[in-house]
Amino acid sequence: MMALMKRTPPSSVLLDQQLCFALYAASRSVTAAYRPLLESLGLTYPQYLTMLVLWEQDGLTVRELGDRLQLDSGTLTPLLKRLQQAGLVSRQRRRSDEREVEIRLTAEGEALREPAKAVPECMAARLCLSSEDMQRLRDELKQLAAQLSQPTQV
Amino acid sequence: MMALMKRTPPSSVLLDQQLCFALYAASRSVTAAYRPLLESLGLTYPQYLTMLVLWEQDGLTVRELGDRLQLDSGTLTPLLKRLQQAGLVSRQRRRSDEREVEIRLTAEGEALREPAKAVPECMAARLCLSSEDMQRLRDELKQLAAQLSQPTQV
DNA sequence: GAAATTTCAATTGTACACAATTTAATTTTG
DNA sequence: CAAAATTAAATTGTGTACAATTGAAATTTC
Repeated sequence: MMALMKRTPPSSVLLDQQLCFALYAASRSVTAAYRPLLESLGLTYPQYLTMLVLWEQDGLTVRELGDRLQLDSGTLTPLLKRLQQAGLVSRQRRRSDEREVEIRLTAEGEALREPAKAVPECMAARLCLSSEDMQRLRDELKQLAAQLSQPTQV
Repeated sequence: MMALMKRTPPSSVLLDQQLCFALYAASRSVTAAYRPLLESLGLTYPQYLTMLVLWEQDGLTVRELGDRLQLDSGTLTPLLKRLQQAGLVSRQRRRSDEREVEIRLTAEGEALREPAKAVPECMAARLCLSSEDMQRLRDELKQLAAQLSQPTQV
């Protein structure tokens, strides 16, 4: 009798209880919220993040960009080719080390910086979070990622 | 003179200051941390989330699964075909409504539930977060996603 | 109750992610 | 300094995501 009764699964295995799912869903939600804003700039979300890095520091190599964004060349190479196609960046082998490819903003890529400033402002307004709450949440997420990049204990 | 000086960009545009990037990076970090655990089960991360839903409630339609996971048929149909290929689920049109496709766990899919229980336990240990902190972070992320799904004010 | 609308899943096409391999260039070592 | 090892980017292949369209089935509406 008991063996046939349907029991509620332990809360540790319920989707809604999972931090991992909340994180996965929230991340896609945020990306989706950026999409209409970025569409007017002609950028996808990972392309926008890449441009953020370049607006901060131009002339990085693919590897340096990958370090900042935590993405490898398998992701970045095609993404950067599309940004080049769109006329926003140039890709050029370094003469000092021919293995490296330097990514530089074009005038057009540089010009996109101004209209892009509206994006974080618009998103901040939509999130309805105080600046402090946003910082705290951001730091908790950074801490979480840092924890996972630690080599496994035991 | 001043016009040529390189200034530090306003903090609102620095990658490291962005909540959106922290969320994007943390989400990929967590997925990466799950990968080796799920590999032994023969599942990818989205496949694992799908199985979590089915272990909780079997016999859902593609749409119902999509509601729970916030994924559309464009993502789920190929994912479910792979789970079927792996022998973990069956896909069958409902006689009551031929538009709907019912997803059911096979015996093999059901059997995976037990070894899968170790996964959240193992991850919880790696995160080094108290149960309370995990719940709080999870709820903040849910709140954030909910906020973004609101229609834009103003 | 037939036409218009809606719903559901599948399909098509684009763009990430990421593991694994390849190729070329540089650095290290014996 | 030549062979071995390392490094950087690109390539290949698999698996999501998601917009847009398609096709079939069910529902609504006139």
